[in-house]
Amino acid sequence: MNTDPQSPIPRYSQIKRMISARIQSGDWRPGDRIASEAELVRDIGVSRMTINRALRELTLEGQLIRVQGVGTFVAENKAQSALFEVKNIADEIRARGGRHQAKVILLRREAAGDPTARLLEINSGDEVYHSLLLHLENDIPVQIEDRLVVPRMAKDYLQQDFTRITPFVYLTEVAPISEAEHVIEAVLPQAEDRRLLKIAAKEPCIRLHRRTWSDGKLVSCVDLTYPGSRYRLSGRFRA
Amino acid sequence: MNTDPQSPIPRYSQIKRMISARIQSGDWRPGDRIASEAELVRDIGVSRMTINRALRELTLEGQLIRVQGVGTFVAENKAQSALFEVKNIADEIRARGGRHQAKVILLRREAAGDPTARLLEINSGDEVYHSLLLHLENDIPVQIEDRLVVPRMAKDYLQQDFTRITPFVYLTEVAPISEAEHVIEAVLPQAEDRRLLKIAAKEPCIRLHRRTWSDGKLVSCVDLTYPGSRYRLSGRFRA
DNA sequence: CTTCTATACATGTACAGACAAATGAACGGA
DNA sequence: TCCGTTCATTTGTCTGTACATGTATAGAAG
Repeated sequence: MNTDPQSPIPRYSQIKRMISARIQSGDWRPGDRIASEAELVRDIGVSRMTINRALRELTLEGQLIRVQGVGTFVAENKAQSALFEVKNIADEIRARGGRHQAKVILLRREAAGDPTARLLEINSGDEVYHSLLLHLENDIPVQIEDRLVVPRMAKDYLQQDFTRITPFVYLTEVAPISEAEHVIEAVLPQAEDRRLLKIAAKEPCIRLHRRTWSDGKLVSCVDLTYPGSRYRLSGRFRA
Repeated sequence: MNTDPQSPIPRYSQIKRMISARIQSGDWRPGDRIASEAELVRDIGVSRMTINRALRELTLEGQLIRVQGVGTFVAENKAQSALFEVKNIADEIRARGGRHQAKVILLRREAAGDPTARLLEINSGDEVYHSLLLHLENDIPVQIEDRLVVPRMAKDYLQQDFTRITPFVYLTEVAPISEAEHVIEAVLPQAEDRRLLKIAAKEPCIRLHRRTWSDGKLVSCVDLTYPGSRYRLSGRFRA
């Protein structure tokens, strides 16, 4: 275990990363019990308070579950479907027994215009990846996914087959989400969106604008447009 | 400072609440510098690690900003409507410098119909309290609040003056929120809602349904309708 | 076989002390 | 004046210890 006291990175942070890496890699699986604080103290050679802080923060971040008197366990992967968590529409549809299908309308590289550059926190003119997908549930359109991706965070984005793996799933694999920003608004869709979603001119839509970060770096910016008559966003949480 | 060692509530948590309360009440304003760790240690009489944990967690929660070598400051208010926390619209408006006003359109007891009873998890025919308010920001309508309340959770609901205290504030006082459920949809408002919000027929609105629980018991069910052109819901969180 | 109890173990919190790192202000010299 | 040094202050981290609290289990008691 590399927890060099001279390193500028605090030890508790190094321990967090080491545990997080084991979980991300699949080395430690959801439900597994990990070593106790006392064992980690012995193995790593730091004080228990340092171990405790690392484990406590990982618990706050949802990666671990701790039970007093029992031990520390790898948390189950969040079974999404909550508004307040970043979710994958394919899983949601399957969860309610539907058949998910995605059509790739557009998938290409572009040069960032000025507003796009500001949004993605890059320089104007830099290359960005752009995808436009239509998601269907039992052949009925339910979501337009219009996404911009920062190339350096997902180099092989354009080579993916998004009829098989959703952009969300691919991106979380190559750049796990550490932070997200959401904005929701109600809009009347433009002609192109109306055509894709097969809805009437006056039907209001929900537009969810989401930006996601991985390890402090912006990864992707996406607009999700839902037909108001066929879709709701919902979520439940504890205060 | 009441940090009785016998209390079941941890001291660091009590300290968090005390600081948080000072901020919420406006006693300490955004940008203010608060007492240093050393001063708090002296005033409260706990160890510095305990103070440090309280301040560190409040910083993670976004209430404080800490600068090494300088001090600890009250964070600026987020100038947006927080989607992922249950908040009070009056505070939101005041936080961005606006003037809040509420008009009570309706306030009465009713007998629960069948759908209402299911929603509130009570028996059909049971009494419910019903309020309908219009919230204005600088005299411009920004939200219709249509609320049902379970009487046994807030007995004096009908006696409140909701031009002075919002239903949200009153309810959180008598029944603190332990859990909340949200559903968001886009709708075209009915004539009555259009009249209240002073909007055109084709303007889409965001409707937020929220049910709140206190200590496992359902307290209230509310529909919040926002004019799409004037309002967005937004939020940011860490994964 | 069931139930209670003692025990070991794991996490949760709290403390006192120590050093590191960043900042800002006071001070002194060119 | 301008620049670098020194110093006090403040937060950031780490250690070692102590006790509290929750859980599971083995063994005793019934």
